[in-house]
Amino acid sequence: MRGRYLDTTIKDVAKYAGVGVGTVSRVINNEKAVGKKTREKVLEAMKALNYSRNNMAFRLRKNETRIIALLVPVINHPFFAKLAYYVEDEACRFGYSVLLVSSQQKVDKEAEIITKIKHREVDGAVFVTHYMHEEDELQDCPIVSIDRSFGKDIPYVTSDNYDATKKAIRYMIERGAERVGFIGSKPLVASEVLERERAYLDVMAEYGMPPRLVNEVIQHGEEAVVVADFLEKYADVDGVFVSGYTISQVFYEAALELGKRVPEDLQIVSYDGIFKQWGISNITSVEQPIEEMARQVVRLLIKKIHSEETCTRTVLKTKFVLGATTK
Amino acid sequence: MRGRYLDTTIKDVAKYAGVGVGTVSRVINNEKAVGKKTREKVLEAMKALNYSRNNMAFRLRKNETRIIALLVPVINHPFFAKLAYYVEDEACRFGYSVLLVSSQQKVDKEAEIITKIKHREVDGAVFVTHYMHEEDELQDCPIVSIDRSFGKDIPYVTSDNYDATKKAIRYMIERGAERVGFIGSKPLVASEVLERERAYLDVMAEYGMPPRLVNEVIQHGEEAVVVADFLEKYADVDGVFVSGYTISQVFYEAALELGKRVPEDLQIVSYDGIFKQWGISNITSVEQPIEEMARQVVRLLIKKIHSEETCTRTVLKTKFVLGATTK
DNA sequence: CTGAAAGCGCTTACAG
DNA sequence: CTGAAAGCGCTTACAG
Repeated sequence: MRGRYLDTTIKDVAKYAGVGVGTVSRVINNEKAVGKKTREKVLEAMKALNYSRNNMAFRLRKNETRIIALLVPVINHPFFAKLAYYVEDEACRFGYSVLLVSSQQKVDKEAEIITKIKHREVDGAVFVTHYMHEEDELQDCPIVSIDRSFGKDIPYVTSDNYDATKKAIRYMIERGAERVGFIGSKPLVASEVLERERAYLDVMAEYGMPPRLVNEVIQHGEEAVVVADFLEKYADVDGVFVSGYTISQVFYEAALELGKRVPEDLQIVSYDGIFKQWGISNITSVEQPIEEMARQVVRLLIKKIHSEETCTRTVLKTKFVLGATTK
Repeated sequence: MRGRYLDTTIKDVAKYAGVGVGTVSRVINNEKAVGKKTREKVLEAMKALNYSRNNMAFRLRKNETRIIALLVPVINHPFFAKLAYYVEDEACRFGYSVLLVSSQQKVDKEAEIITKIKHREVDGAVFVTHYMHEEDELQDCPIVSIDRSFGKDIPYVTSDNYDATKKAIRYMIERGAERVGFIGSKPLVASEVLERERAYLDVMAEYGMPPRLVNEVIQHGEEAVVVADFLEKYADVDGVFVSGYTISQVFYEAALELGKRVPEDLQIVSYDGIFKQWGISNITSVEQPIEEMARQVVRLLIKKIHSEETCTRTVLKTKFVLGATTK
């Protein structure tokens, strides 16, 4: 490969080896039905001419890109970065590459992915965002998702949001919390994440406790304001469940700055607050099995791409991990 | 797009509109030389048949994938995640997509990227890894890099490692540090990162201080051991410069666990230790202009892809950011 | 086992 | 302004 326009093609190899292009193709693809002698000649020619197959042509012929798109709200966040890591790893095992797209702020990036599928730039996509409303466009596109139930035949994997949240809140109550709050970053669309709020309200009802709830659609960067509002409105909370990747850390720091002693005055449990390796504080958390979610979602997608049957909803078990923010 | 084999093609559109395929192509590509009447007919047909261009064919014809690969050691790390974010953003502006590859542990992933270039799966690549030795294969491939000087005509962007390190170390000395150490994760290949060690040694010589230096090739996951060794070997240090994305946090925590008071007993400065938004502790740091590095490297790559001239070395200025680990 | 030919879906001179 | 044809680099029946 010298200039990108001087690559040697299958034709060059055929001529050099004195065979037909079909034969060269067969050698490249390791088909058995090629004479030993011929094969050697071709291999020699390939080496001599430093041939590499042009996969654009290959893919056009095969009608597959062997690329999947991964759409995350932001890649610059521990949860999504970790997810991306395992998605790439799993995709690789199946011979797929991963096109990374951070939808950050820009809603139209979601539509862009659909376009990429229709234009045959990728074979399918993993959606980990919470923006898009109109689901019509997704029709028949190989798409899978995390936490989001589209209601169509779009499979998704999620974690046991309801049960895990219930358990976490009960845990705080058992350790003395009496005024338990919930603060969350609410997804824009139907999502299993909403189960957390439901679980919270159910536990409150069960214990006859009045809810202290803020669950809003939070713009990126607005976390601090929402947290401050919450802590002002419900200044008396002594236990809080924090839902949402981006706010648990913000919440924790805000509480400390207000002079709250954690966990003595205030217990905190978050959904996905622990990213030890990134140095994030040691918050008691419901930990999602990110690796497993990633691998499952990729496998689902590949099945979809090949038009195989898939189950639409996969629920994975979380782990309750004790940190320093509960008694 | 119903089944992936039933897409409507340019031919279908041409037939439907009663024109030639060339004309359809011209409409798609918005060429002016098409009659108003004809254009309308074609557009109508496209809409009626729900046509989307097959970009595999388009790209084969144009001989460009409009994809660049980004090779990072791990995506699951603040520095690389942030870099990836801006790389994607910048690439997008130029109409390119980003294929994400985490080379994590596996050295051969680097070679894989070269293969992808030769096989025309991507137009070029950004290398942010420190593994590969043999540079022969890179010949004539559109590749750019961060921090790495290949010695060939492979452009790279880096930061002012030498000056920034000198400044940081002097800063600690001016504030009373007398036994200054250096711990680093040494790159496997020629890299500007090595300038940090050189700067450290120069300052030590300048002040007549004996060096306390550990600069090793650290396997992922081995950070803790190396740090422990360092702190045992040089138990008397009262100022340490930490070089390497992954060890600053580990070092800081280890020091605290040993009962060191920071910064009273021990001052710490790291190269890239601050990732506030990820909750990483507030270490005094030399902060690299990650966004700018990302954007520059992408622009360099695109120039290379188009065989334009580029300067081989771009040095960007760091910022010295005070945290809580210096006096 | 092997070659010649058609075709994947597009673009682009070439005539008209 | 427009159509017919060649070609991008491959694969794959189809004959032999």
